[in-house]
Amino acid sequence: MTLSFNKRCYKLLKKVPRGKVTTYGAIAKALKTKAYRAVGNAMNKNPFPLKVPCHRVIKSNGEIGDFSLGIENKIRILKREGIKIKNRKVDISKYGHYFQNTQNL
DNA sequence: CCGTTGACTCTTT
DNA sequence: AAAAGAGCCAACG
Repeated sequence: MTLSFNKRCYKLLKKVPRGKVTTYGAIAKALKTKAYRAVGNAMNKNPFPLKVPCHRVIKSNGEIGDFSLGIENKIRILKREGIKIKNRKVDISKYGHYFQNTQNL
């Protein structure tokens, strides 16, 4: 375990395919922790917001959440990736991504 | 080491 | 539906 907490977040995040989204809680769980908020912090400090798909991370209730470059921008990007957004919300049951084999990240 | 903060989440009003 | 409370944990000063 040499990677820092945020690096693990980014690495895991890169597994989310285009057109799909995940949640802070899902990432935390995949990392075997309950640090939902720490995940958010990691995203906030994300060095390259577009290189790492942090825009594909939303809240567990389907709301967009927040974004360092602005929520509107985040919504725009998601739409561009083919995700339909209804009234500031995403249908997770339709676009949600399930992580697998999160060991050894 | 302790207290605060935060792109969170779940439960209870 | 909307708000409030409690719980979680890494990072920072």
